[in-house]
Amino acid sequence: MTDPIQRPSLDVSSYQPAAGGIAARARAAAGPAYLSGLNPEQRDAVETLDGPVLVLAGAGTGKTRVLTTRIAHILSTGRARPAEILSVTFTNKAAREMKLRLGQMLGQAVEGMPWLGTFHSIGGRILRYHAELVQLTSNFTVLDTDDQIRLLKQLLAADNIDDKRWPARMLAGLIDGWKNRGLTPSQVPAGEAAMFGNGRGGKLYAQYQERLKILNAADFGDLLLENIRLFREHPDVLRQYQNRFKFILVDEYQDTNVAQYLWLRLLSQTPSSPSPILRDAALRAAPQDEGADDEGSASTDPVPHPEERGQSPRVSKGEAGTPTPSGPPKNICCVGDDDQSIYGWRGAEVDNILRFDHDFPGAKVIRLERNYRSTGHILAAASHLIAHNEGRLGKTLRTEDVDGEMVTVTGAWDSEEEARAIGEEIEQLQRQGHALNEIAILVRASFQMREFEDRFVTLGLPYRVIGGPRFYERAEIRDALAYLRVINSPADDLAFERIVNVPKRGLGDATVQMLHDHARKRRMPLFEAARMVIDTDELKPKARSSLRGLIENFERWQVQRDALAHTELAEIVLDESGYTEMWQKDRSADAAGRLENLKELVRSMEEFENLQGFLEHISLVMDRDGGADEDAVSVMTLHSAKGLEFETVFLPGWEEGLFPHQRALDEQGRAGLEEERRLAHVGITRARKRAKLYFATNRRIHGTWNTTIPSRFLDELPAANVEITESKGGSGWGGMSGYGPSRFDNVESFGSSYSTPGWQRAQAQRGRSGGGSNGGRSGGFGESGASYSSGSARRAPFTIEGELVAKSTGTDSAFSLDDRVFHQKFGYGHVTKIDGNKLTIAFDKAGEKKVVDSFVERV
DNA sequence: TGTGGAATTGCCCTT
DNA sequence: CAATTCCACA
Repeated sequence: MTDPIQRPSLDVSSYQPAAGGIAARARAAAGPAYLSGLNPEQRDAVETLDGPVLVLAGAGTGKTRVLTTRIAHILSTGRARPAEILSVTFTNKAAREMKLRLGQMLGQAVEGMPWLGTFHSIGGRILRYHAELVQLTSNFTVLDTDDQIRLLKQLLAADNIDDKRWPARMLAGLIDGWKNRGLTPSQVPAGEAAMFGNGRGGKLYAQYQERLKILNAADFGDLLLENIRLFREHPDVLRQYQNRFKFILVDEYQDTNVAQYLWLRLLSQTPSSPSPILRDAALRAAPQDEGADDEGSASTDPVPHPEERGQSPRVSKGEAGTPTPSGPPKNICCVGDDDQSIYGWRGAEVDNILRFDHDFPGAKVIRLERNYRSTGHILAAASHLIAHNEGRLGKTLRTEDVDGEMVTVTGAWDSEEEARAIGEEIEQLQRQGHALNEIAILVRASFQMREFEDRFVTLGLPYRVIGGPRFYERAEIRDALAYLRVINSPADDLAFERIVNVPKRGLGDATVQMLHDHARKRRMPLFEAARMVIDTDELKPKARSSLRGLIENFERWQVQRDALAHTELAEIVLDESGYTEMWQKDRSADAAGRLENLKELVRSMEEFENLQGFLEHISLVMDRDGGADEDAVSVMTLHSAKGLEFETVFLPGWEEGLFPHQRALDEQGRAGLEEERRLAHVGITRARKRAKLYFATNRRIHGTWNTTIPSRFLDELPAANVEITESKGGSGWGGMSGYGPSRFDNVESFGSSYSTPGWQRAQAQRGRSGGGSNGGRSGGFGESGASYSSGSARRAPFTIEGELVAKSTGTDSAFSLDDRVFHQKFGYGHVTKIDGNKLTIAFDKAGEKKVVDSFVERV
């Protein structure tokens, strides 16, 4: 395949408005200020307000800019008021970004964009307005995965299903999948429903939904699915929203799943269409339907299954299923890039974007192919890589930027050296004056992040982990929230159960079991049951008085709730419940951090009006935006990097089995591989100036060391744009520690091709040292006789002492030997060695580590 | 009922 | 190698 990259550096037609053609210039001159600086395609996407529009926006082509400018355009032309525009994104981050940019564009006038948000937050909001119609009340709780699992465990236990053989996690996964596909319990195909628990899967799903209603709770999937049900069962409500939203904008359309698609479809019908039933029929039209509305609908299967949608060559133009029987087509604008579809495993249907013009007849398709982000080499590498995928809509990204630095590929001995090498490169960039904010490390799997954290702590290099363990998922936060949830909604059994015995109150399993029985018998919440039980003698005196104390606490708090500010209430609750005390007494390493988190929680409550408002949002706002101000390296997964860009991007872990991930390959086959490849494409295109790829020869998986092969994606990069470099961090390997020469010693002899002896030899060495796992990829390497000396599977006992000495400041440390110290991450320990500002500390739990002194405090 | 140690299992990506 | 769960015992 030919190089898909063209770099029309001579084609100056429109990159800069000033150099544009006469017509373009005239328009630019005529239009309002916010339109200037757009290229013709972008401008087209902004100005085409009527009818459906699909914008295929490759990486770095100004997608967000188009979306926000389009909103600005709608508003300033008076076509709609802010509250009449529905604008959905996937992440809160994206929503926030749009609000920010819109604010900059329009002045301060963004206050009134109530319907700009994520699918889930908007779905949740609509659901709260009409909660009674779906058997909830407006203060319903949004359950997270943990609550979900616990609930399912209870159901499994009640049904005597062995949760060894049928784990609750698995059922949660199945239910999630069904909800992603828009399937209510009765719509799940019989075959699938039978897959779990000897045919009881479907029944369990139904039971689960019932329990949710009793608990006045919804899970994440419900925020959309129940919304769809609401719209289906109450056409008048639907019509209300159809009327309200004059314009719909969707970001990252390639990532929409079936439920989201259905939701959008419902909202994008014009309200004047005939009957709700017909509309529904149109909606569900599968290719064979030929317009016949089987509205009597044996209702087994009202929703087209994604499988069907995927396989059949569905687009026989003008066939049935076209929406909008009457009235003008809705003004819906979807923006996406099929090459950045990386959420297939979560139920996203690339198909949605591939068949947009079928769903929305007469759709105008606009391609944005001018990349304003990356240099020539980076774009060429990314494009060449993604060209290995089949079934793309096919875009050709172009840049007018210079070639810049080549993409680099670096091998490291193991993941630790990989981290060390990257750390070194970062420090070098830092010395050259590059901002750390412009540097990111993008990993495939989150467990890779630890290695970098450890290394950066040692170096004293500021970093921030983005999207790591979520703030609200931490045990202490969930505990604190559970207390507040019980106060807010005493029927929240899950929350109550979570904290009855936290901190320990002598209310163990036996007591809880008893409460459960009681509650079930009288069909009342646990809290109610507890209140009753303390007046009987069914409990031992000790447990009884303990439980009474708890209940009385809650009753008091419930009263105080109305009298006090919610932040104050939270402090009182954490204090009086003994929860804070519990952690204060705890001497383990992370106790201090947990207390800090609790403070942070209370602090974050200030932004909300009241307790109810806070609880509503906390479950949806997943990302904490921790101090983005200070200059720090960003560490995150490839998935959460989508939509971001950095000057320099490090991409470690390009090894078979990790990237592409083995499980993606096993479970999804070729589709999985292609999704992984898109992920690789996303990774490379995050970089503006430097993309640096790494692979390690040895990696620890599951605690055991494995020898790995470089990723096939490395082979798929265009040789002309890639440079193979030597690992710089390695005081360890290379000449120094008995491994013989580095594979990359002789870089020049490589020429620029991977088929050179050097490269093959490198591969061979790796393939040979046959650890366990590599499931043999095609061939070529491996057997040919590499002739390296032995012992390559063993790690050298090298140290990094020299490096540290060389860097240490030589100034006296504020610490002395044997000082007792505390470290945020590693906990307590004592100083065993001092070297300038670098300390060696023997931690009680974490073992011996080298740490910069500013990271610890004396205790 | 609470505790500590043994056993076990999972490390993909997330709204 | 983790964090989590299980299990025997106080």
